[in-house]
Amino acid sequence: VSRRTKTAGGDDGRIATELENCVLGIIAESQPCTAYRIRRHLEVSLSSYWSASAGAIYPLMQRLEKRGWIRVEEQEWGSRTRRSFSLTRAGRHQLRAWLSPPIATWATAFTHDPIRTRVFFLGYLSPKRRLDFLNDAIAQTETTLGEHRAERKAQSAALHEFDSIGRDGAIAELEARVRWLRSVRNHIAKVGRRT
Amino acid sequence: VSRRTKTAGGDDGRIATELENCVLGIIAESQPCTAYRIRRHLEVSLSSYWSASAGAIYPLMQRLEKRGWIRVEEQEWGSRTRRSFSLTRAGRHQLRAWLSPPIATWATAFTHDPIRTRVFFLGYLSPKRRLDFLNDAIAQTETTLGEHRAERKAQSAALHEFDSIGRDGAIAELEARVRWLRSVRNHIAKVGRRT
DNA sequence: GGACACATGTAATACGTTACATGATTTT
DNA sequence: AAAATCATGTAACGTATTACATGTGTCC
Repeated sequence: VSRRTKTAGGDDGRIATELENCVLGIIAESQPCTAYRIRRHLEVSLSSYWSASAGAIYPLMQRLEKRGWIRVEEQEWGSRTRRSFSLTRAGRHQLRAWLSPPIATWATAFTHDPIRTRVFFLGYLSPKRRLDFLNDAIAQTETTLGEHRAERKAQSAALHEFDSIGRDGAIAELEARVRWLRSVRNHIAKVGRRT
Repeated sequence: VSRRTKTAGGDDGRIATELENCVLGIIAESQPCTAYRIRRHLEVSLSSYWSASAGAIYPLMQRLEKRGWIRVEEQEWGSRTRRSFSLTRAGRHQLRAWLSPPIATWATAFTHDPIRTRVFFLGYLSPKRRLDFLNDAIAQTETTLGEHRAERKAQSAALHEFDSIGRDGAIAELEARVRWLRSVRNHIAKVGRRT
């Protein structure tokens, strides 16, 4: 499965990674903004998949600029330069392409869940250890769910509409995971004594 | 978020990637087996996240061997060598550590869903394009769900118990995604006229 | 004056991807 | 005899990760 979108590209036929497209989206929401702001945005977000380290973001901004998707406004800032980024027309086009049908098949075809990956190999463990795993997975997922729900209360749904919609999606998927894990626990508690 | 498990390690304090642990699991299920078999296993699996290219697997097997987690049995095979791998005691230990509480927090804290990532930026699109996106996402996810359900019918649940349990998890999460996307579509159809 | 948030970057590294290259065995 | 499957690998590449290094502005 390719981690890159095949759909669109820059002037040179370039394609973009998920993180690159995601950053374009973040810029679109709050331009002009600094690389630091983008890092914070990703860091704070509970449902972000990336660590958004400096080593990822600063080179990424340079790539986006080279492809003509963002424009830089430089301000003197002591001995340093503060750089604020905005989308160009080409950048808006790329972002729209990323969000436009047909959505890349690989993107719709899966959700990646590290717990699910592990469950595939539970047959290797003893019944007792299987239960230990499931109990821990359920408990930890519920902790995460608690955090998401607290955030939902704290944050106005009206203001950041699609932020809260996205967060609801994360909650829905985590809830589905818990229900599924519970049913697995139920199942192996019944049949477990055999193995 | 680190992509590596912090929990355990080899003799030299090494830690393993998700793919490495996953491969240990695959070997445990069907040892002895060749690197090629492992690639096929990952390739065929609908809920696998990795492409399992030769360039990923062959170096990975060498790493696992160097860490003492797998043992190789070599057979002459014309001008080439056929290599079959089995877990060592240390490999079994590593696999068990991966599957044992406490599960790494980062692993329980998220599910990664490329569609959800995109939904966060739907505010950037016009209401019409939002609907286009949602309709395509719903339709494509349902196609994927159809494939998973067909596989469920075709494959005996009794034989590969945790394979089918894992697949049910993928189905549960994709179903949750569809329900969520439908409610989003519903929501923006009502309120959409404003923006 | 110190802590903390704001801000910018580099260096070393490792991993997985795509693409390429080839040989052996079995099936049609 | 050809095609498909089984099998093994390398090369070039890009990207994200961890860790390091430093400077600015504000609040207490």
